[in-house]
Amino acid sequence: MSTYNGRMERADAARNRARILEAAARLFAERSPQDVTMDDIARAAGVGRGTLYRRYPDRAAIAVALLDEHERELQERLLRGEPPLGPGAPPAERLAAFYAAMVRLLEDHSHLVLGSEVGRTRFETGAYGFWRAHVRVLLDAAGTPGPDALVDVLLAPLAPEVYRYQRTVLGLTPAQIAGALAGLTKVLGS
Amino acid sequence: MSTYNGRMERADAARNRARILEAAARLFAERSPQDVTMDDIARAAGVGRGTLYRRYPDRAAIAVALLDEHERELQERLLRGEPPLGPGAPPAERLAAFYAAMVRLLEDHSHLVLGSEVGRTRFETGAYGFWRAHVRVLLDAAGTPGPDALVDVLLAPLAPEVYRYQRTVLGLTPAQIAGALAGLTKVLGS
DNA sequence: TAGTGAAGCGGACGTTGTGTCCATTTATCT
DNA sequence: AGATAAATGGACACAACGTCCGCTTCACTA
Repeated sequence: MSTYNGRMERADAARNRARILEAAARLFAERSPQDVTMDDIARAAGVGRGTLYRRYPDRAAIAVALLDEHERELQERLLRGEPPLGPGAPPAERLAAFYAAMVRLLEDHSHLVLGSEVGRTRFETGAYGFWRAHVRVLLDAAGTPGPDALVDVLLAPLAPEVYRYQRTVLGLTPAQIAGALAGLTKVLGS
Repeated sequence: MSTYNGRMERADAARNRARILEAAARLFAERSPQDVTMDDIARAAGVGRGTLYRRYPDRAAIAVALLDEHERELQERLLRGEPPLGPGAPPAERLAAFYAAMVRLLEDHSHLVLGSEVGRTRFETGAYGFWRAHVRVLLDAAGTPGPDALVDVLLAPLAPEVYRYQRTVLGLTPAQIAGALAGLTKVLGS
């Protein structure tokens, strides 16, 4: 940290990045993400417009950065964690565990996810690709026919808009939603 | 048509409505709906901005108007048509038929649906409420536990973004997608 | 510790799309 | 034809976007 060798981030840059992330997290938490403008974030962070755009081209990029560590942690557990989330359990049980973990993640960070994944951009994030690969592996392991089309069908209910609607408008509990998702594991039976 | 008694639409109004709908349909078909501005539609229809906004407050309203007759027709068939789409068949078969019909509708009009249902606004349209009620009835008939949460889970894969992604990016066929959806009917077994 | 090159900063600016407002036009009724 | 109210359309004010560039701050160096 004491020496600067050309690949490290400059001190003022690091400070501003922290400010931006902190301010964005606060704003995303307190109101609907699509009502938070880039201007708002820049002002709340105490940086200029240009500084903000230098790092994050849009709201989605900021939300992705905020989500990053949570997603990484879940991805890590999926790959190398204990069963049933990690390898070792039967595909149907692993899928159910995955659903439960995703409900947890949506519950804790749905405002962030909503900020990052608006409609079709959802499919373009790296995270979606990861969830997709994971479910695809489970389908293959279960020998389910026609896995290509089924993958996205099984992931669709995890769209943040859907979760948000179920929680907020319908007043369902996370447990109820997780229960319904667990029911989807029946389709794995070949 | 020859007499005007205060509840009929004025002739110029009717003419402009037709122009707007026609122009909007053309524009939605030829490029991505979110790239079509209200200005574009007004200009293409040969009407002024104010005229357009008088009737349709936003793009979604126009797309809904365009979709209306197609949706109505399907709704009619669900309520009073022949089985398995209409009443009479077992719930699982009716659900599969519903999925097949929705795939057809998405295939024919996905650009319109994309124009009308952007993210969370999807749940606010009258059509979504109808699909929801229909699936809910099927779940009740099948005696599936926890139907409240399951309804939206089963409808989620029909989100236009998902269908578009499967068709365009993944290159799947409508038949493949319909097949995967048909697999979801397994969850109906109580 | 003063000098130097470059990375980083920030706010002014031009652009685009939105939604409203109201003077003018136009259709229908009498 | 004249009266009246609905309908029109473009000008306007506004909000957010994304870029550009002169100035500042940092980290290295001698």
